[in-house]
Amino acid sequence: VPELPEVEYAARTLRRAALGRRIVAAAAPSAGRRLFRPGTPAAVVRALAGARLAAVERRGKHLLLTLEARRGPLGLLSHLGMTGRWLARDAAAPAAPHARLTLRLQGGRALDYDDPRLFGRLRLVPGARFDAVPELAALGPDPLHDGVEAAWLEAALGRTRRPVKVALLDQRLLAGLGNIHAAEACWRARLDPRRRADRLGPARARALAAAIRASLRHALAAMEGPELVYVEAGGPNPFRVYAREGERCPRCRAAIRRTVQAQRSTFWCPGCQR
DNA sequence: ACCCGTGTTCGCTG
DNA sequence: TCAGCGAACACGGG
Repeated sequence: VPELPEVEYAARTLRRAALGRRIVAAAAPSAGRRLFRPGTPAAVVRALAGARLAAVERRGKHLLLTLEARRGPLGLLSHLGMTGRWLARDAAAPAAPHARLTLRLQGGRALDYDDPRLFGRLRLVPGARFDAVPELAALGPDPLHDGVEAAWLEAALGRTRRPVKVALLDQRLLAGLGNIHAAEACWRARLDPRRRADRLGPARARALAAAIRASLRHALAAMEGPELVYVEAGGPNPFRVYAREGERCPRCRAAIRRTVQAQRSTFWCPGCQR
């Protein structure tokens, strides 16, 4: 579920359902083996009960929740991994099938953190001191909050010899792109994803910076307005090249190809991406 | 059964 | 020293 747009969606879900509300009860439904992974303290459950959600922030693919607990401010850092989702429901409705954490809210609503594959993470941050969390400090700029400037991007990519699409997945470089939007951005920039990151040149860097913004903005646009529209895996494919191997490129009609880079599928058009 | 997967971390290698 | 690579994590869907 998780690239920048989906995490932004989760942030909005959390704000709409729970901002300013108190958590009446917290539980980790442990049906069968659906438990927290090692390293994730069940203490999360205890710490959250009674706290009030004061702020929800997104940095790259991380969600930063600030709570007012009895003992003062408390942070909850949430990363959705591959299949994590925050879902809001009526407290009386059944919990999500793979709910790892359920928060019952003041006012009759509830939140589920649902994650079948358990690649996601939940961590308490004492005092909500997010500045002291190393993995957050290591993140590159967030394309949505901080923008992506062409000259900066060219310089940043110039520090690695990896293929440009692989470099775009590096969260230390830029925080928020994942396998879909890295590929989509390359397509929008007419850029061969296999091109070495340090061999872009200013024109391609400029095109790529604009393409990153466009790709994310396009995905985010679906979430504007009163209805949050969620891009479901299994639903219609809203992307230009992602998961479209063999289909025709919407720009030049050549057949889209799939190649593997860094153990991930890359979809691209050999006709118009150079 | 087999393959694939919107992510990250860890350990090895050259 | 360190960039880069591949395995591993765990489960569901086609």
